[in-house]
This record gives sequence, C-alpha cells and structure tokens, in this order.
Amino acid sequence: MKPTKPYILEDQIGHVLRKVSQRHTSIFSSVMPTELTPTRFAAMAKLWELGPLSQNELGRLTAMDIATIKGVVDRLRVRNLVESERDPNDARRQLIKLTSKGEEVIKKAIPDALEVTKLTVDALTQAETKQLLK
Amino acid sequence: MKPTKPYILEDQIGHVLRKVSQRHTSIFSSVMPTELTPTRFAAMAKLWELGPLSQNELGRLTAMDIATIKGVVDRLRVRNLVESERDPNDARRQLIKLTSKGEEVIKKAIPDALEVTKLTVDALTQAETKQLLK
DNA sequence: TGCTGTTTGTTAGTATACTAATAGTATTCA
DNA sequence: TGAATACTATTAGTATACTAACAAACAGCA
Repeated sequence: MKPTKPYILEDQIGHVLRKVSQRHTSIFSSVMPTELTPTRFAAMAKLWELGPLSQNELGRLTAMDIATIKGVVDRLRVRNLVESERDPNDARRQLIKLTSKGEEVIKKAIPDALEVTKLTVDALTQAETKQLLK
Repeated sequence: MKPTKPYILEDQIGHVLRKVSQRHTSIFSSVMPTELTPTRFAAMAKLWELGPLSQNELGRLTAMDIATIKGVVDRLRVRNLVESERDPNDARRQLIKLTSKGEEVIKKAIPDALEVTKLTVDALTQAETKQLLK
C-alpha cells in the first residue's frame, strides 16, 4: 500500500510565487525612490523605450489590464511623471508620454532596477530555487 | 568599445513574476470553485493541516501580514467557511477554525490544488522558464 | 505589585489586479 | 450609406497586500 501523499502548502506554486513576489517588492522599495513602485516603473520604462503610447497599449505591453493601467497612469500623472492628451488621429485614445521630470526619474532608476533583479535572484537561492526546479 | 546594454523590461524579474502570478491566478479560478481564491485556499489548507489557530499565527504560516489575513478571515467567515471565538487562555486572541462546511470544501479542493500547481508549471515551459533559469 | 515592553487585533489609507457594465469612437462590409 | 462589430476608456465593485496608528491584554522583572 502506498501512503497517501500529504498536502504541503509550502510545495504549492501559488504559495511560493506569493512569497517570492513579496520579497521582490520589498527589495524594490528598499532600492528605488519612494514615488516608484514595480508597476509604475514598468509603465515608465516602456514609455522610455517606445515613446508615447495609448493607455491600453501601455497596459498590454506591461501586462496590466485596462482598469489597472488606468489607476497606475492616474497616479503617475498626479506625481507629474507622465502627461496625456487625446490622440489627434483617434479620438478614443489617450496618448500617454513621459514628462521631462519623468524622463529624468526613469533614466536614473534603470540601473537600480537591474540591481533589484540581481538582488532578488540572489535572495532566492534557498528554498524557492529547489521548488522552482522541481 | 562594448555596446551599452539595453534595458529590456521583459528580462526583469518583477515583470516575469507578475505575469506568472497572473497566469497562476487565472488557472486557479478556472479549476477551483468560485468561493475560493488562492489566499482563501491557503488559509483553509493550513487550518485543515494544523487545526484551530490564532489569526496572526495563521497569517504568519500563510505569508500574509496581519491586515491581509484579517480581510481574508472576514471574507471566509461571511461565507461560513470558518468561525472564530476568543481564546479562553488568552483574551487577545481570536481562535479561527474551519466550520463543517469549510472542512467539506477544503477536502474536496485539495486534489484540485495539486492539479493547479501542475497546470501552472506546465504553462510555464516557454518564455519564463528561460528567464528563471538565467 | 506595578512598570515596561511585547503580542494581538482593528482601523484607515494607498496601491495593485480583476470582472462587469457602459459610452463613445472607429472600422468593416453588405 | 448604414448597420454590425471592434476598440478605447471610464466607473463601480471585490480581493489582495502593505504601512501606520492605536487599544487591549499578556509576560517578565525590579
């Protein structure tokens, strides 16, 4: 008779992902300026890479749905990091672009973001790595 | 002269983690009953494993802070999946335990949770695996 | 005993993340 | 042209996740 396989929450991918994401967010906020969060950073980095984009395009490129990207863009706009205007060629679209302050902030932040990735991966090499490899 | 290394959002761990978590949540909700979410499931699975726990203990064991676990427990209580009472030995504590309905639900859900982990890992073996291995 | 510091839990506020309903605009094609 | 369809954006509602401020209860120790 085989023994019943016990259920171990800690082996489940959802639990591991939640813990790794928490660690990443924590490292991110310790390295980056307070006004930047992981999603704000992602949105600004895409605008920096590709130039002005519609809100929905920006959401698709950063893996945020249309309701989520709207909130992120609103908060970036309040902080004067992006600005938006109607697309003259398509009245449905909001064209989002970095302000000059936004450009300065993202330029300075990108090297730190590479460091965040490095620190997060380094912090993993214990329990989670085993689970991710299984 | 080495070329400047370009910044690629898609290579950053935060972006990969966000996308993988989204995929996992999506698979979870397609497999599991509507009343269960990944965090509700985690809380109930721990109660099923260990029996009644204080709210803070349950949070620590499921990697949720005290404000988050409170919301999760409140929503489980509304759905009659857990109940709570004051700990007779420590008036600060709320002892949280599964209701009989909660026990039935979690017993049925655990095999499906194993399937969710399997499906999520299978769904990974494309772009993210490369990044996770780097 | 009584003070101090710790633990437990609540509340308010902000941010991410989704669904569903809605409205306005653009495109396609009969 | 005009109707059907698709796309873009907003809003409301729910859920997770954190910080900070607070109150109540407990534990250790002078």
